[in-house]
Amino acid sequence: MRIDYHNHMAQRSRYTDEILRVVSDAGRPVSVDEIRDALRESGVGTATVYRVVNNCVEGGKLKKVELPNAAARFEPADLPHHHHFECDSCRKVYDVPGCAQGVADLAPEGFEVSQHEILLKGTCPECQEASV
Amino acid sequence: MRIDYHNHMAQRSRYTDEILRVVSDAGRPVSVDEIRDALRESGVGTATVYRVVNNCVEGGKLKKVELPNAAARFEPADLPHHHHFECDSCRKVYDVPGCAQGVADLAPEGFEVSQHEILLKGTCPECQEASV
DNA sequence: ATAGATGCAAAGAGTTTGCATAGGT
DNA sequence: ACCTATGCAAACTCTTTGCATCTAT
Repeated sequence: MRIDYHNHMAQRSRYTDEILRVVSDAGRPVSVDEIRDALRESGVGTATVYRVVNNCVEGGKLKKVELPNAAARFEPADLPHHHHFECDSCRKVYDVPGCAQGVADLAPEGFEVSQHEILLKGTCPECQEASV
Repeated sequence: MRIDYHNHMAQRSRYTDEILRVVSDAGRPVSVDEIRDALRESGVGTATVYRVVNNCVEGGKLKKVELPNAAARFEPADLPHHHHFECDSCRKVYDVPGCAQGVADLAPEGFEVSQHEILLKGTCPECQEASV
């Protein structure tokens, strides 16, 4: 009786715990590069970080935040529904709590909406400070 | 003065008019591949289509629609503010008229919002039909 | 002859994957 | 010994760019 037949690497990487901790501690969605940077002393390879985070997404521990023209970010899967802000200056992505009203209702008749994304862009507080 | 050897094309490509016509006629944002397909008889190269559409974006004739994990689409620049729907099945992108209320106000204190994007995902009418 | 537009191929960024090997049990 | 996670490099997609050539003055 094999329950996790296709879920090969599930929970088995030696890096999983530390990667989950990095993502959780970041307080904002982080990229594979940021994760790898945080773990640089371990010597972990990029491909492994990709494999681990993808595995965690499949396993319901992480959520992938996909953005136009930018590396995907990863965040804990258990956060309540929210959206994101991408800083045009430092490219960091921040959480935006809440949601706008009637978003899904925007779709014209006949379109079946299964999910929606709202992405705000502009300048984060730090980069506003830096430019003064 | 910055020297800008290549990719001038401040002038006009022999393909510009036809490309603008294809984008306009499509009625939805179209990708470079779709444009090239529509012009396949002309033998135009991919790089040239990219150069022409980028030029049109700079010239204010087209607007680039950037999506996560998908080729950019291009639409006429003079459309009123609207958003987009991406079909999970056929990957085509459709216009969604209007906007949700209070979108920019979602940002936490201190974040300066310059623009926002709303992307709906789901199944377009055609693909719903096809799956019945 | 000159300016610049075009096609092709290479490069680049982000991500996945094939393969040989390292490592844990 | 076995099984699989790992690192490296190759592959893949989308896009840009270097360069030689072609086109229209």
